Amino acid sequence: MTRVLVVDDEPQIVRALRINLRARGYDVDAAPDGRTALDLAARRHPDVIILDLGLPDMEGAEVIKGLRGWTSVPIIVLSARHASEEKVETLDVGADDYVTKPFGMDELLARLRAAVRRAAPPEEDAVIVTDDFTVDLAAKKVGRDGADVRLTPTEWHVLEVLVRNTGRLVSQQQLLREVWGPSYENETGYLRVYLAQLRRKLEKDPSRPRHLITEPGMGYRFER
Amino acid sequence: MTRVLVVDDEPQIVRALRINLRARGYDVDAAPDGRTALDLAARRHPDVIILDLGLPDMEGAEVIKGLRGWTSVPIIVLSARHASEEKVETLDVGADDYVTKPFGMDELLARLRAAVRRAAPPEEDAVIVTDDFTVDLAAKKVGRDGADVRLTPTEWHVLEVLVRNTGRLVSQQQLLREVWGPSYENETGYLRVYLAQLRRKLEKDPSRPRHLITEPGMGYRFER
DNA sequence: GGCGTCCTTGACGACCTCGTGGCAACGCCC
DNA sequence: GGGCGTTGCCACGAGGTCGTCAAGGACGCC
Repeated sequence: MTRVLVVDDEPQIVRALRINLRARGYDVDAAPDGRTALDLAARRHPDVIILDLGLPDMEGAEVIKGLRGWTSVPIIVLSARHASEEKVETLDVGADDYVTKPFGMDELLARLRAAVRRAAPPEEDAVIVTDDFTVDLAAKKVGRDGADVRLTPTEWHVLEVLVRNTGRLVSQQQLLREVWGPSYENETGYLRVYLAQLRRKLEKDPSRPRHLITEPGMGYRFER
Repeated sequence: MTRVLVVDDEPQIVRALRINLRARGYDVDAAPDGRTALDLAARRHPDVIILDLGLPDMEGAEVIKGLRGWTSVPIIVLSARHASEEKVETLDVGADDYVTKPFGMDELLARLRAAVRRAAPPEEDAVIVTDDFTVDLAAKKVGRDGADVRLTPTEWHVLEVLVRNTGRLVSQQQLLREVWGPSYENETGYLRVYLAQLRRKLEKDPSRPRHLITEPGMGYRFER
């Protein structure tokens, strides 16, 4: 299901959006201010964000920059202001679309569909095969010796980030940011625990991993 | 250079766009009707298309469908009509953005930048190859004789700075500043140790280095 | 209310990296 | 040729990082 994060401090707008989005099968989170928005974005990983610019605690541009530091999730900006400079600035700091209030719900939903469609990866035939196990990114499934391996949500998330960067080094900060959110960049203990769990479930010899490799002091790397 | 295809049957609009886009370093093609647009898109492979809906020969939706059959190039639609149904339909057949006329040039250019940015490929790997070893900056990987070479974080950091300045002299101060920070500019002993380690790991004859070269009294240089 | 799953947290030992000092070799200048 | 500064090389100790295990706690399900 597509998850939408609505960021707006006006309850009636949030309510209208929630009703309309729910009715069309979207999963809706809502945040009344920038701080909550950044937090929810990190924890819930929405597929698209609808962001009102007139927030009580932060400038809209700051929210966008905070998000763009670690995610490329589509951001659709809502604003009451028609001023050209604001549109330009907002788009240039990383927003994907800019809709002025009052807006037509149909149009907003169409722009939402367009944003999600663009962000959708172009038909991955995403089954990565190693000597020891297989990872199906689309089906979110891991197989080993013919049987499925059960992963917890966090285990899967860590594995997914590594597999999507096959062969490349993923720094500890990057991994923590993508899985736990930007405020967890120092919790390197999590990685030790979860990499160990993944190795125990996937590697033939967990004490000498061949695919989930540690680069001491730098990060981790998935090798096929 | 970014190539833009402008599709519009009004010469003054084409002219205004051409001037503004050229001035900002875009390469501009123009088509006055849908047939020409499809033809030019196929032959010239623009990076983004600006498409007016009021074309003499085809419906705008038909042009978009014709393009979407084989390309995912971003399409920004221009239209004089504010009607919500038209926006919805246009976006749903595959347009990326919808701008109503009269439009502000600044805003259009900002939306163009946003569209191009989204479509940009996620940065390619640049692999530097020498006779003796290879350096993959994106993957943070060094290879030699087919096998990976393990570098410590500091070793990698030193090598990275040198490789990013291939052929150029990097002063000791600059190297120390970039790797250890501004307050270590006098610790030239560090460099001796780490250059020696890198040579031992990478050079065929570490006592006569061919790629990690000392410029006595000045600094170091990486030569392919 | 009990149970199981999952996430978080802390402790500990093994291992490795970094910084450091000493010494020899080399080159340059006087 | 002698003196001096710079560079290459080695070895060692402190501190940090990683893997591992286990316990506590939140949460959802029956």
